Amino acid sequence: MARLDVLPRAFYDRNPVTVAQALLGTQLVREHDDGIVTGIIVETEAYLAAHDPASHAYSKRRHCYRQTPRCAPMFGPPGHAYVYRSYGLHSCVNIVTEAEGTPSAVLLRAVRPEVGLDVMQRRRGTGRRAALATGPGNLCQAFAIDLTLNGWDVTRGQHLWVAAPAASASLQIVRSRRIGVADDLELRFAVASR
DNA sequence: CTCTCGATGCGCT
DNA sequence: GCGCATCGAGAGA
Repeated sequence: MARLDVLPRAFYDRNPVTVAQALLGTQLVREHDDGIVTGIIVETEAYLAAHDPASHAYSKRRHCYRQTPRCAPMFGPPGHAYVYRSYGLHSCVNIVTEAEGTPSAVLLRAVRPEVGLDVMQRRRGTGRRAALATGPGNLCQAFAIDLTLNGWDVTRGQHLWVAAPAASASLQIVRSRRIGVADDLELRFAVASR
């Protein structure tokens, strides 16, 4: 978790489909008052800036992209967090991709915990280790990610950031449809379970 | 294991 | 007022 390995802004200044795959195998790090936790990102989804009605930046009413207070971070520069509240209960975290003005992002859906399992377990209040940081809502709870981190610059190497993998082993990546999205695009990427 | 359903807040129009 | 980029409990197989 050396801060030297913090992924730079250029990493995110690419197509979200590319970034979603490149993020697999990298290390998510969260420093918070009650402890540091880290884990390997194992599942992501891309949300596109070009005709993606599932994107929060896309207005289904007007059939066009539109900046609103909620999705504003998506229109900002790459490498910032976009955190939103889902179903009134859970937080979900994205990392913004591509240039300012191009509203795309990658949703973090699952992390394989590495450091701070006990901290995560306390935050999650669950005994089930397998589900500690699986699912976007669970991930945010385990990593203490809430709306106060909305817009946070994850290239700063403080509070919340992403570090390059120690050794870039080639991963088997599974591509499939996004969860809870009613279209046929295969924009979900996951590390093959084995 | 699979499926169903309720909780719950707010963004958007 | 409607509809979620969700989760977990509970029922049934």
